[in-house]
Amino acid sequence: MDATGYQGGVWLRPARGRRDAPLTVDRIVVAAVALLDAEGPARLTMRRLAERLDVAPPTLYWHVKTKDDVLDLAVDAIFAEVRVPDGGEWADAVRALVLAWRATMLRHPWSPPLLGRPTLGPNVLRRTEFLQATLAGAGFRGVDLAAATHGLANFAIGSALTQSTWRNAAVRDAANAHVRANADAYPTLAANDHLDDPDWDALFSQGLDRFLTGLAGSL
Amino acid sequence: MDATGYQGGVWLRPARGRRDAPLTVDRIVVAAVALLDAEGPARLTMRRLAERLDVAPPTLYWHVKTKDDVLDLAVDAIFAEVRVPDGGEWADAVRALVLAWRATMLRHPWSPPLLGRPTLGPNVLRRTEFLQATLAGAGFRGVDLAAATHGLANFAIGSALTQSTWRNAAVRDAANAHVRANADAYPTLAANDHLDDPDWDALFSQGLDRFLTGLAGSL
DNA sequence: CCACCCTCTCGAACGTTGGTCGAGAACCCG
DNA sequence: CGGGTTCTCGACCAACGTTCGAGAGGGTGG
Repeated sequence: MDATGYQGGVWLRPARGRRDAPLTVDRIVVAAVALLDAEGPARLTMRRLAERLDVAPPTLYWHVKTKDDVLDLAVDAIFAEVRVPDGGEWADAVRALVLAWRATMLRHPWSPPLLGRPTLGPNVLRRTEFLQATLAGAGFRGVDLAAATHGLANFAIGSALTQSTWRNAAVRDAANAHVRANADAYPTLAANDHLDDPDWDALFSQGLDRFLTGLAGSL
Repeated sequence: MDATGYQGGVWLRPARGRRDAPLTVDRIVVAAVALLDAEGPARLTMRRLAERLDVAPPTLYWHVKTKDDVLDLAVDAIFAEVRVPDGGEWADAVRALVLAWRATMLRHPWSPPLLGRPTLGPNVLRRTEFLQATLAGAGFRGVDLAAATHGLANFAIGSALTQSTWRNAAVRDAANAHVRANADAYPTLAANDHLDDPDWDALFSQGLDRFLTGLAGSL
């Protein structure tokens, strides 16, 4: 007998064991990305993920070692969206890659903070390889090559990280109200509407151009 | 009677109520920063924090609303370390501020990922105000001003975020081994020792100079 | 056709976490 | 000395990541 209520007996209990569509790591990662996109990182729990896959929570642990593994896989998965340019002038190729890279992060705003963990997935590495190879083809060597590669990546990551925060209108409004209320302490920020819904894409594009110009000049 | 063991009775039980050194938000934040520095963000729990302050866990919640509040306060607290330059050429002042900003983040490697949440503390705002005011004084206006301010901040944040990951020797060695093992897929990365303990400070400094040069040229 | 093994799934449970509630101790003021 | 405010804590809660061992299902060799 069951003290917690009638469960339906053998007749209504769902079948155990194998399913028609077997669970795979890929299906887990796809579901995780969907969940992160829809509800944000705080709501991604192994239980909710299992629920979404119509599976009991412990089942996930046969395919995946820890929750962190799921996060790492999810981060790499989204970078498959970044189109790798082919051919063209080196500056144009770099520009296109960095813009696409940033756009993908903004499409999945939970991703930038996760770049604080090592990212060694095939999608990330392939695009990093392309970036460095393109710069090397343009003539960069040694420290200059490393500085250019890291600089471009860091610029995009930093931009995506801050923008994904301030893009939220409620957050932005509260911030602007606070700055304006303390206009005596922050006169320049208040006068220039520092955060007042700027055209983030244009700002990034402009900054990227400056960076690329600086790089080209140092060749 | 107590089934879990003798607790000491009234005689040995520690005194309740007020303490000599009363708990304050400041003391909580200082302890949180110390804990984060010493053991990393994963080990920062309200219980450990309370233990470090010699206080019962629920007590913290009278001074602070949530754990996220503690994190936000901790982030702002460390930026008090960033010295605000006074006087001098605008480019030198900006350079000094951005370098100090990045150095502080690297001294507290748990901080860059937390910048994914709104940062509106007085220390952060004051330094952002200084940066923007200095650039405005140099002649930047409108979109150019916004692009310069955000670009510099984003560059520093991105650099700190990625570097705080790859600075760990074990992580870096594993990453390099993996890249070299797949040298056919990542020939350029493998050939250039992409992550092989470069001089991160020099790389950042060089990138910052390029950026500042580009900015100066656009005035 | 059966016995076996490997692959995959899950019920039950553990220890820990962030957070709430209400009782009460200590202090301040009248 | 009495009453209200400020501060502290014991007991407790739901939810989390994760483990363990029991099994169900299909494939293979005898």
